[in-house]
Amino acid sequence: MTDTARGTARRYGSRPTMKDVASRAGVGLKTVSRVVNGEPGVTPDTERRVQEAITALGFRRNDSARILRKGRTASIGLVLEDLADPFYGPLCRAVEEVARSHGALLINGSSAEDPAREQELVLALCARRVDGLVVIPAGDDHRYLEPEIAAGVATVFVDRPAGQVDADVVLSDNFGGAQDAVAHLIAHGHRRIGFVGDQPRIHTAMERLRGYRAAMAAAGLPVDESWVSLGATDPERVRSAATAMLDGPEPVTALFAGNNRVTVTVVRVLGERPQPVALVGFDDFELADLVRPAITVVAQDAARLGRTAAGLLFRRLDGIADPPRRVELPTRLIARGSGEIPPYEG
Amino acid sequence: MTDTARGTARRYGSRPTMKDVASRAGVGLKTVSRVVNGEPGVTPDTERRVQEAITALGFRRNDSARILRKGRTASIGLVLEDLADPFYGPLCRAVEEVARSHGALLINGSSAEDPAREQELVLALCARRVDGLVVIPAGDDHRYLEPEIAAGVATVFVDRPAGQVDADVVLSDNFGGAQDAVAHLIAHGHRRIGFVGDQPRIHTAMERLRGYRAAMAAAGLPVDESWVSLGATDPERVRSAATAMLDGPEPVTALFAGNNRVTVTVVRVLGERPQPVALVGFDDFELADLVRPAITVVAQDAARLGRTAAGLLFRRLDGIADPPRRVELPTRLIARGSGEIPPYEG
DNA sequence: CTGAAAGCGCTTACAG
DNA sequence: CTGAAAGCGCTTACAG
Repeated sequence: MTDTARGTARRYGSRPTMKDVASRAGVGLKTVSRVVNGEPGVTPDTERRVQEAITALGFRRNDSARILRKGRTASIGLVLEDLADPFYGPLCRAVEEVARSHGALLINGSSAEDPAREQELVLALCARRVDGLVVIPAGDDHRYLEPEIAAGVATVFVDRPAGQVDADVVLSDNFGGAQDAVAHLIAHGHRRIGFVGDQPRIHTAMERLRGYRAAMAAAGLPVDESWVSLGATDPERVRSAATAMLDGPEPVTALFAGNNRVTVTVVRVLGERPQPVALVGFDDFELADLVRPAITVVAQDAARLGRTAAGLLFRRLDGIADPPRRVELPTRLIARGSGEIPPYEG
Repeated sequence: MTDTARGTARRYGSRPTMKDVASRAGVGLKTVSRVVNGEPGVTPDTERRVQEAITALGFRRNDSARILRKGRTASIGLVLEDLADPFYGPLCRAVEEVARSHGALLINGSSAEDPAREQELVLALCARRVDGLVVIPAGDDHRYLEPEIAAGVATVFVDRPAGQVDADVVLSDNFGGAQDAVAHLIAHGHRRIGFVGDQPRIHTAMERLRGYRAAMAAAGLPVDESWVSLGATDPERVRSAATAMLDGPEPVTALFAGNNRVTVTVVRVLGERPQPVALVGFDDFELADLVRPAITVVAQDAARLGRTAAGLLFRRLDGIADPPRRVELPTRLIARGSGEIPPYEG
């Protein structure tokens, strides 16, 4: 004989509170709080009565209220470029796992590579009082975060450095990875190598370009500026950039693709051409080994980037306040075939 | 001459409140609230003084407190299987975009295909009082959600139906898609077709199996039970299952792969075999057109699944209370080569 | 145009 | 073992 409905019916959408549970169980508010939070000092009989009231009313503690009182929200924010980009999936999941192991929830959002949207998202997360932030920056000026960081919002930047603000940052060795990629092509006999990269305002794009130039210079090779193209990574742009390099007056015999999206389009372009062209891509991706030729890549460990960043974040949340760190993770060249194609001299 | 530090210094980690702003600006609390929320009825001069105090103190409204008072949290929860799975990236992003267009944030987490973890996550989100939930269920009994749904938490299930609970659900036409895939193989002359699917407790796996059997039956073809294998989708299991079908006493000449992860492993297995074997995979994936042979697939529209589910959710949040809906989205067979290989009769 | 009081649903600090 | 009071930082409902 339950009597859930007797006098305690509540309007749809409103939920029972500890006060409701207390009055139903005939105890004080604090006793309910003790039972809900498993604190000691409640007789078995009282506890049972409270539990019954909780079940009958369908009570669930309102963590928003709890958070307001306790200070820490046990949630962290993650702002990345695009949740749908396969590069960020493992990174996001890694951050989630670390958060979970610390009992925290993850709130995330995509900046869509738009600095204004990044700022809007970050500040919305700060207003929700997340304990900390992991940010893959779209913009290059993060001074808007200064009051938040000063107020104690732990912040770690990943994949790209922060702009104008001093904070922990976790990066891949973009320069070294690019150098390795281009040196690999040079070692296989190439002298005219093209670079198709992301937009110049993106830090990783510039670092990879720097690595490309360094490797060429180290081998004493000149770089014709028509071999370098930075810009949006949509298929149309990449296709025309690659085609121009392959068909230009000084045609390249090899291409270095600046990220996973560029690589995929370049693979399509090369598949349509009669002569073989060597290719190394930055970023590994599923099935790179199944395409023919299989794609040689410089792999970053996205999950490790996320894990490392989240680790630094919780270190800060544990109160460790040493100077901001800069962690650089190594990349790894994986030779699969496309990067070992010799120069084709028509 | 700012005087930020004069008497208003706060300990690290604590943030100024409206009360602090009010006393610094020499106005009442409610006036600060009016300025912060852009409400009318404040003289330009007062507003200016309040704005100055806000800037000097680095004030940012605490949305947790606001939420507690207002009721709605302007956040929705998304529980999926694995953020790192490329199938869920676009779905997640689509849900995010719809949430964003409604001014809501997204809190998400991975169930890792573990019903206990799914429940833990869902209830944690309910305790945070998300306005609504989009759930890709791992478990098959969601009665634990009944009190939450009764209390007004809008809930939409995606990709797989809810268990034991009446709620909106958005699915792909798994049965029809599987039927199309197998019928396609039959049309290309196959009579012995294998099916490698996901674990039998997963709804989509069973629906796709049902489609496989229906297509075989419709063509009057018998199904040898050694041609059907359901189980974990890790490479080892899939590899041995596929190999057994290909090397068995009644060897199959074509395979139907039950999802993207199975397909990828099957492609690897087939690449190592001397004789050609036809393949159709459920789920499209990047580069499916670049592998040789290119992979014929039954594609689902993951982004549309997410968009549709989030749309239904916000419809509920807008107060529309008609009976739960079941939406089934069509799949699309994309012939690329692997599914058009004729039977190889050794 | 402006602000003091009450309250959202909890926890903290105390007192019995 | 138990509970009444105060307070977290806002908004609501009212009064001037």
